[in-house]
Amino acid sequence: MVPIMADNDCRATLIEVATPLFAEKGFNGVSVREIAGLAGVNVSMISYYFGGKEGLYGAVLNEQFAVLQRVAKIAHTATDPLKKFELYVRDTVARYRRNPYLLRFYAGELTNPTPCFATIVKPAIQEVVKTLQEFFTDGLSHHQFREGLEPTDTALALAGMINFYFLLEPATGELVDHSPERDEELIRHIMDIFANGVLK
Amino acid sequence: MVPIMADNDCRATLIEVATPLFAEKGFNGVSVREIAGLAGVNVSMISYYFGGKEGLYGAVLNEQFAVLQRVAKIAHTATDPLKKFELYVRDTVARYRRNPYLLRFYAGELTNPTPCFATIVKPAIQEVVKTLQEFFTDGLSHHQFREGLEPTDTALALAGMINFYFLLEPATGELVDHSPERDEELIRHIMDIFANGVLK
DNA sequence: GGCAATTAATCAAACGTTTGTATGAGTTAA
DNA sequence: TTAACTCATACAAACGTTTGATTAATTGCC
Repeated sequence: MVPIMADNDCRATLIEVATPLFAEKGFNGVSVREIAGLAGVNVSMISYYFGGKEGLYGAVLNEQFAVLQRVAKIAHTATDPLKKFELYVRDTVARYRRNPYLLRFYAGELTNPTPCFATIVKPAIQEVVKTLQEFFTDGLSHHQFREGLEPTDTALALAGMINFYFLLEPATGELVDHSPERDEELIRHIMDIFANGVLK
Repeated sequence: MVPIMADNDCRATLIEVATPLFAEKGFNGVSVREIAGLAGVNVSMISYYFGGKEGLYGAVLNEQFAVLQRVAKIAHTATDPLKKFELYVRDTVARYRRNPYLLRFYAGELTNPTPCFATIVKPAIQEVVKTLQEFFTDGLSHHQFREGLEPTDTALALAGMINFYFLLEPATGELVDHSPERDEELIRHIMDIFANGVLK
């Protein structure tokens, strides 16, 4: 009854193989035969373990977006509001480095939503935006940030700077050095603009 | 030989109908029968006028990305570097308002590229980034911006703020007012952060 | 402890649909 | 009469899912 370790091999392999395929070609761009073939198992295993192609996609997305829950915990690891924003940027970079497919699902669901968007993606995004928004109101009450800025707009502005940078990588690969060695400089740069702006 | 005006009706209708379908479901999420059915013409018309489904998609994308060529012309309509950046943000907002599907193709091709990415999308994006980059080096030589900021990184940061705002609309619709009435405030807000930062 | 009964896991094969494209006939206007 | 246009229809291939058989492991009972 209790499955031994090897029993989960098929299920785990399917998720592992399906992740890069779904990320790079989208839900409709991959066939169940392509996934099963690359995983070295029979097509029927997808229906057996996940109830169908959509079920497998949902399992992949659940795994991918689970890491976003860590953003809310930043509030407990830092006190300085600006430092919290920097931790968010730093975590985001590290997240995309550790998981190269997350941003594809992120942007893919925003542009061509599947049923998973409402259940998985949208709640995860709203959580992050709300958290960043709280960072700013926190900084406002500490008189660290100047008045007149909308907390949500400001949160989206910072999130946009770092996320768009990675989203544009396929198009700007020759214009900008996207290697991890430059990450520290990128973080410092974005935080510098966010904190001080470009004017003298 | 020369087609009369009515002859283009079929071809034009196909592009018109296919645009929102491709934008919302992606290339693989739409069938030629769905397009032809909604256009009220026969399926074979797609192969007849565009050589196939991919040809129709390419025609749609060409039309969508043609508007991006206007960004380079900003340099001639303003002298102040910061004003050029503001014009870019303003034009971008107006572009997305006038054409609600552009951003979907934009992000869709970045995440799940088709053969059109290399020929249409990537060159268009690189043009915009290079133009913004020149705006910044221009401002640097005029001693308007402070030293130590990378032109390309700075260009991507501003582009990220405005583009990501619209990209996230499906997820943040309840958190932020995305109505056109607030556009002016949004532009002012983003330019304010970009120019001065959030610190006191 | 050993043997039948049961359950879970996996497979090859086939299912009915839908896919994109091609064909050939019919229509219209030059 | 010719050329451009549009149609209904057919086509082979690919799609996601289901089926029934086969194997291996687990359980219940003596």
